[in-house]
Amino acid sequence: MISGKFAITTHILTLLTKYPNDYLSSEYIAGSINLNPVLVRKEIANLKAHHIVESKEGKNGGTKLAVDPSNITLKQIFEMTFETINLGYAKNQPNPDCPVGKKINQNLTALYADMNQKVSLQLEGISLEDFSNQF
Amino acid sequence: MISGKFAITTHILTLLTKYPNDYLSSEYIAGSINLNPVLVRKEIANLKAHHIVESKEGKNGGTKLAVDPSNITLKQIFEMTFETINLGYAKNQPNPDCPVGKKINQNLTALYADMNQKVSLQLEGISLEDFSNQF
DNA sequence: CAAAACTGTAACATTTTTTATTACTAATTA
DNA sequence: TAATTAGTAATAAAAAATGTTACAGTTTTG
Repeated sequence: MISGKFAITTHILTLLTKYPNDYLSSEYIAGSINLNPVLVRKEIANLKAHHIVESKEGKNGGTKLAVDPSNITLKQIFEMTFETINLGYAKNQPNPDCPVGKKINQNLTALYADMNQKVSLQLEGISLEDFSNQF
Repeated sequence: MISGKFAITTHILTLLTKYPNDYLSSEYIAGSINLNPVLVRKEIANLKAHHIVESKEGKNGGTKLAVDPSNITLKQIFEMTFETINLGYAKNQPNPDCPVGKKINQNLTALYADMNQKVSLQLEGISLEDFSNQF
């Protein structure tokens, strides 16, 4: 199962892009995503740590973009919310006395690194503005 | 969390490629992966359904390749063990009355489809033989 | 100043997915 | 006939993701 962090964060940022003049509350955003507001605030905390958004506490508070949406790419969102693209690993350490077991993870990692490079290139070409314009 | 199916299946197939003349038992394979033999047999059941391997029951039984490893690509393994590459979706259905909620999943799906195409192209270029030669 | 409406976070509960185990039937070999 | 193996179902355990509650702190507004 893949966590919804990237999707949720992208959803949040799309909303903020669509309403660039407002501080949107976590309650409001949660209503669009259909998600618990606490989880929205957690993703926003992550975005704040990366200086992508800024929040205002107190009544009429909320969150808004801190950067121009044409200057953020999906690659950046990807990197903030995802480890790396991969097709998984077996859970346990493979047998180091087997020639295959000894190198399987290393070889998978190399494969996945290539995958990431290709995907990163794709995501780098799409700004938050581009993505938001699809709505 | 991503399941280990692709990694496990690739591990199994690499072993079978390395020992093309033997029927390898699930017990032996499990020892290389460090995994319960029942789970190995489950992945083998999947491979059998795709006519990639054949098994022999009974004493001295086991599994061996049914096809030439130069004729299988990692893309095929990927398709047998993975849905699609994606960066996830929020768990609940988003709010259809919000312009963003209404289209977010559709737009993410389109993005992920592009990703899959790129990854598929990469995996298509690597045969099981190629992969096994790295060991 | 007090009430209301927010964010920020921690602690804990629930749900879902993945992995592991046990147990048993059937097949094959020696 | 005994030993070894695949096949498979049922169940358990572990891990991860999501959800909930609670409450402290901040800001606005009457």
